[in-house]
Amino acid sequence: MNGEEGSVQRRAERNDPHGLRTAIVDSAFEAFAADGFGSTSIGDLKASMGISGGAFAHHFPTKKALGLAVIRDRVAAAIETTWIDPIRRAPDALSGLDGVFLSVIDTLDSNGKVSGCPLGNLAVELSRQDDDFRREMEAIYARWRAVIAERLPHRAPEDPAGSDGAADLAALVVATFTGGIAMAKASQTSEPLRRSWQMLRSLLSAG
Amino acid sequence: MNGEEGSVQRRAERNDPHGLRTAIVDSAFEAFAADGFGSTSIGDLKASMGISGGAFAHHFPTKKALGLAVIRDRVAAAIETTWIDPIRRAPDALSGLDGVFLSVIDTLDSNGKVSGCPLGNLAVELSRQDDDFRREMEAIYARWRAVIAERLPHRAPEDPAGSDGAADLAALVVATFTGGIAMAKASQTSEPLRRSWQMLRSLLSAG
DNA sequence: TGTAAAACAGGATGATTGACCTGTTTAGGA
DNA sequence: TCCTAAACAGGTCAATCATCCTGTTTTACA
Repeated sequence: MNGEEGSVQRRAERNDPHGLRTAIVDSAFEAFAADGFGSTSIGDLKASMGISGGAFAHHFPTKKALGLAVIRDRVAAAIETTWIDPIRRAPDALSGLDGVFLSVIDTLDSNGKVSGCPLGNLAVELSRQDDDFRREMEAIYARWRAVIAERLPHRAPEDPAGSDGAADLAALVVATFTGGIAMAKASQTSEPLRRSWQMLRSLLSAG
Repeated sequence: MNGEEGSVQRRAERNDPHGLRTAIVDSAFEAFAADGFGSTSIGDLKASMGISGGAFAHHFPTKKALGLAVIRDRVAAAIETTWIDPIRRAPDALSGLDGVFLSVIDTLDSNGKVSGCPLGNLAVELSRQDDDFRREMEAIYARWRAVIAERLPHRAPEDPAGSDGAADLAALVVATFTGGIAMAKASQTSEPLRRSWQMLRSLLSAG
């Protein structure tokens, strides 16, 4: 049916599988963080990147495979960059937390929009939809909390049975951040996050 | 083309528009809370209720109209029932908060699954997708926080400029709950919420 | 009782989407 | 150099979904 002239397939002179894979994951991470997993179509993703369906399918046979790669490679890295590293570098726990919260609040204010926490967004959207997704994100939360807890003063066994003060406080910090950003997303203002952290910091420095 | 026998349309003997509308909103609320707005198809909703497309379209011409009705009628009512009313009835703020948190934790444990906060789920999913949705949910959060704040001790103007201790604490409480449930959803355990509240309560009673 | 509107039945449709399939080009090892 | 597999091009396809359309039944009201 088709004629004589072969289809002209132009592409980059040199292949760069690792680079393309990274570019896809990066692009998908931004789209997922902005619009969510379900509301991001891989068709739009391919179009915006100018890549073919074949190239995409070669690196990620399914949308779920892409989602897992985004969570493992980029969401985990985002937590590492904005939370783990600053907390570990800080002179003490409280100033480390203060630095992270104020930095995030600053970013929200200068962005003009609040997209939410990349991990929190996907955790709320996908945890009950796919158990593989859920497990990956559960692990990120666990590490996040553990790193905070290890920098906190560990109380003696004066604590009530079955309770760990450092672990509890780490959970409270992450919950405050996650919930504060969720409310900030609903109001499109940093105000809820700012108020929440201001009160938590006040409670912590008073103790 | 079709023959002589008219199509047999069976339906309930008597119309009950208000009852059907309520039933649709109830059914949609549960589906949205369990699976999210985007992952709930109105086709499945109609099938599970056994109602026709005509009946559905008569009450809700678009999915967005249904979503707004669910938020206004049922999500707001859920916050009212599980938060506002108990807080107002409680002898004091702290015991009121303790009752609500422990009650929710109990429910999570006995349910065997964690679907998350109906308001938080939709806020994270839809706030950046539709501004009408966002405004409705922002209003619910505002009322939620205001009712908590009004039962809290209002500090004198010793507070730093531009800060309201009661409003800040109310924000922290709602953030702790919202974030704690988000983490609980990721782990499918009440543990993150339990730890978060245990620590917050401890900080509050110590102050 | 007559009549117009509300309430509902049941399907049709166009748009979107994720996955797939065949073919071509590049790369790496024998 | 040859030859196999990786990397990529470009289009197809079936399924899903929200919405719409035509027609029938019930209800409110004069």
